[in-house]
Amino acid sequence: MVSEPLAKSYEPKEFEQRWYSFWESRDFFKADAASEKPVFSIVIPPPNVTGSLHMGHALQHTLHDILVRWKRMNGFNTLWLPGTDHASIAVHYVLDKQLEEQKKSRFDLGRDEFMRIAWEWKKTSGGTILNQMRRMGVSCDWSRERFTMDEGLSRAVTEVFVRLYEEGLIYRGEYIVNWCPRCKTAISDLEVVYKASQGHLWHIKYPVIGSDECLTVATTRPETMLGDTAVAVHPDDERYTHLVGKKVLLPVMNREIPIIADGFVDREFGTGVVKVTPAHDANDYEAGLRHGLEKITVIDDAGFMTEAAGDYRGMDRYKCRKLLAERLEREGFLEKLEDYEHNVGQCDRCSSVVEPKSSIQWYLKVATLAKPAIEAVESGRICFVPDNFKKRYFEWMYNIHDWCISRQLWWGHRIPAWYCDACGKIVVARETPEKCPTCDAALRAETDILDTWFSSALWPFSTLGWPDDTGDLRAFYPTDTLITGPDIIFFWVARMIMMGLKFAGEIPFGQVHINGIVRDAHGKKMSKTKGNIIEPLQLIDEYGADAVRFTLSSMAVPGTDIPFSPDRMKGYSAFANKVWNAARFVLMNLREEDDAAQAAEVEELAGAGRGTMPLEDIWILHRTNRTAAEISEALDKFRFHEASALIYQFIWHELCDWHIELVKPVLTNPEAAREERTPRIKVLLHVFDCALRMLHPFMPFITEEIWQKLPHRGESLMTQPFPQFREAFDNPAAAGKMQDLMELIGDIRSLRAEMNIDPKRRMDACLIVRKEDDRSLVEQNMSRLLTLARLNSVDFCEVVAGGWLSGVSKLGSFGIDVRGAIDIGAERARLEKEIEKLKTEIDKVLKKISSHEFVARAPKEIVEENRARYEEMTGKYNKLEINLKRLVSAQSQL
RNA sequence: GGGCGUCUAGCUCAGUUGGCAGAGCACUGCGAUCACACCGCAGGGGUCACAGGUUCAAGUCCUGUGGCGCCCACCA
Repeated sequence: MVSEPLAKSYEPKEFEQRWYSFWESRDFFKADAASEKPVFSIVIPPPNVTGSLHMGHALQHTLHDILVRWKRMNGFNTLWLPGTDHASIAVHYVLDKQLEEQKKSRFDLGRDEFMRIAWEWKKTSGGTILNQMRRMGVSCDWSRERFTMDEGLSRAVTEVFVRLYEEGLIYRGEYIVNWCPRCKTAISDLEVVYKASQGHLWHIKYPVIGSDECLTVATTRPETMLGDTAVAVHPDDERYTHLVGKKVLLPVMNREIPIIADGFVDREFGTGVVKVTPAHDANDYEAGLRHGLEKITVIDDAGFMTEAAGDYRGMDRYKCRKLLAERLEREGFLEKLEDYEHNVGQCDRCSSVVEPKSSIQWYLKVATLAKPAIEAVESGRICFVPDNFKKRYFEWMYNIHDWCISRQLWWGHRIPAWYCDACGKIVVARETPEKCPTCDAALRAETDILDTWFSSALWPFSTLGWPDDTGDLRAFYPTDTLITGPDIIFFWVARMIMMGLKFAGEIPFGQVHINGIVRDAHGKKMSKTKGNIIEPLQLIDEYGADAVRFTLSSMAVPGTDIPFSPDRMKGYSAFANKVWNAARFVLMNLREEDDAAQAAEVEELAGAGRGTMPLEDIWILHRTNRTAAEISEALDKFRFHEASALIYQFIWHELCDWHIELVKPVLTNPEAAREERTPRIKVLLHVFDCALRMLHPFMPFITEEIWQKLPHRGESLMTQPFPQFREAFDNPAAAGKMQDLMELIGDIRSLRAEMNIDPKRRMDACLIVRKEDDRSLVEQNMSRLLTLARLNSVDFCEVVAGGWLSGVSKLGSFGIDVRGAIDIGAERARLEKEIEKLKTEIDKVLKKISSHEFVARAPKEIVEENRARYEEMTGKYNKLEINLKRLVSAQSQL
């Protein structure tokens, strides 16, 4: 059969979308819970519904898809489950901004109206990122798409919450939380990012009552002094022991507050005296509990001063700081003001400065859950790639703190708790209770929702139907591999392990592959302010998804960041073009009689017909076979960059540069006899088919487009088996001979190029072979040698004729007849340079092998290897010397 | 303050048990008859951050120094 030829130029836009629809419509991405095949399952790290595709996603989706497609081709029942995360705080942030434009806040709308808008918004723009993923070619099972606020997943959230509460692992209490005054919610420790910032240290004098002494405290947040209810010193600090128990007069507020002694004070820092503000500092809060101090909240939920702040009520916290500091100075309470660099906590989402604030929140005692999660990694049931990320995991897990899980937001899972205002009972239940179980009074529902990461923690099993015992859960849990970024090891990975072990009874995944962060070409983090953001969709428009995928995968060294360079991008786009054109060559040279059956016959051919098969065919079959094994090995270890380099190197520099060039004379010759041509095209078709299969996980679109034009059986390349290593194709001896031949061709080409011989000029050559075997090797492959080295003839001889250019290759010395037109000076310089280079190499090896210690202590193979190398190099050296001598004598005869 | 990582060609980076220093891009020379100029052939380019040590042998292992990056904690 003869297919439609491929378009003259590679235009990925012409076919990428078409093949995606084809695969999707044929259900090729769909997993089968009832299948007998071995299972490979992955759940996607669900992107935020608010999101649009960025380079980080592009990287992760590429790596996921490579693994999934590869496993699918290896006969696995493969599930890649897609979906999105409701991302409560992120959605709030986006909607808040929209409301701000209308000069409104969510509180103006009310909860119900806000939720209506949020759902509406999710419906219209929540699918954006999923469609962008499709453009990348991801082979997700869309029939199993999930959203964290789906009915089923919400049920899982409630179930988990209720069980944890019943076990006493979830509790409600008043503590200091990180409060974001812009988002107007508590956030967890993880959501606070500390930034070094240049601030001040105010030293403020608090007069001791009944004494003319003053205690000086140092603070970075003077406005909180309005809420001070004590000052503290260390119990053993002799400077102050006489004052403990006395009182100071709090400046401005003119409130008498006690001087207490507490071990939490660091004597070395500042004056050794600390102001204590239990409502606005975690340490002070604890001290307050120990000493029975009052909590006075002076900053409200929005970051404004409260009634309790006296003259400063209603004022923004920073304005208050400024005015208060001025007043302290004016009134003589400010001892000094220092510049001071310290870390300021900011809200992860909106970068507002976080305010530590006392409030009642829901907490999860994570330490209990952490134990088995630590054990799972320690025992190796879960491994990290690269391995050292588990250190980071352990460090966090060993020092884990209770997790504040409640948020004062609306978009998310509402905490399933109800309060009885009559008797104080708290009811936590799966279904809405009608009335208070103890006093029959009406109940008031909790308004707080859960931290988004609470539902994300359940993702690997909630998406498969838990808490029901579903076929999907049985078939696909635990999942195999998690691929994600280093930034969410604590947020997500650690919590999934804890929840998976606790509720699904098993680890959620076996391996955690941590990928790097995609940066700009110079290793700088991409950011809007720097203006160095690269949009993956733009790249796809320009270069096609395949080239983008290949670029990312070729740079994906486990655990290291990726400096994304447009140059590399162009390079891999050129690779796609190369593949395209190689395919065009194959297709152009097909004949009617070439059909799908032929490719399949190659295996017999390789086994039985090896004797008659041309060397380059044996070689390329050997190399194809080895490459397949090496790619599999690399992918097995998540070495995507290595796998990419292998297929790239194979296709470009072995298949295209050598094999196709070697078979070209036969295939392009219309006169070629059928019996000569047919075996060659069989091998080429087979090898090309293998190459497409090996490349498919990396570049799914172009490989499918090409494969469909080649003679084939089956519906789609993506459902074909990945090439496996076959003993029958392995032939290192023959491959070695081919390498020698290639080296000879290379050496002749080098010599010609160096001596500026017109590439078009065909010349006569001679060869002094090392041994008889080599002679027959060259004889049998004479036509290839003549073509690729651009020669007329090669004679076997004893010496290179005078006036010929001479060189040395592994197979022996050779000469090229330049008809006396040799530039003796240039040739002499060349030889001398080569000899010089070789000599330093020889000296190095000689030194090694003549060392007694080396011979005595190094392994035999290494010693032998070096001796052999020495032999080879000295052989070559001697030949070059002879050539040089002859040249010199020829020169002197002139 | 504690911990982790990194330093290799002009640039960006590979280099997995120690055993001949690599890739891509960039650069130089040559090459326009049909697979591909998004190409081919050939070539130049290295004190593997620095200083010690272990070893027959170190880019690779150990110790220290320095630059850069990240994580955790956070004392006002």
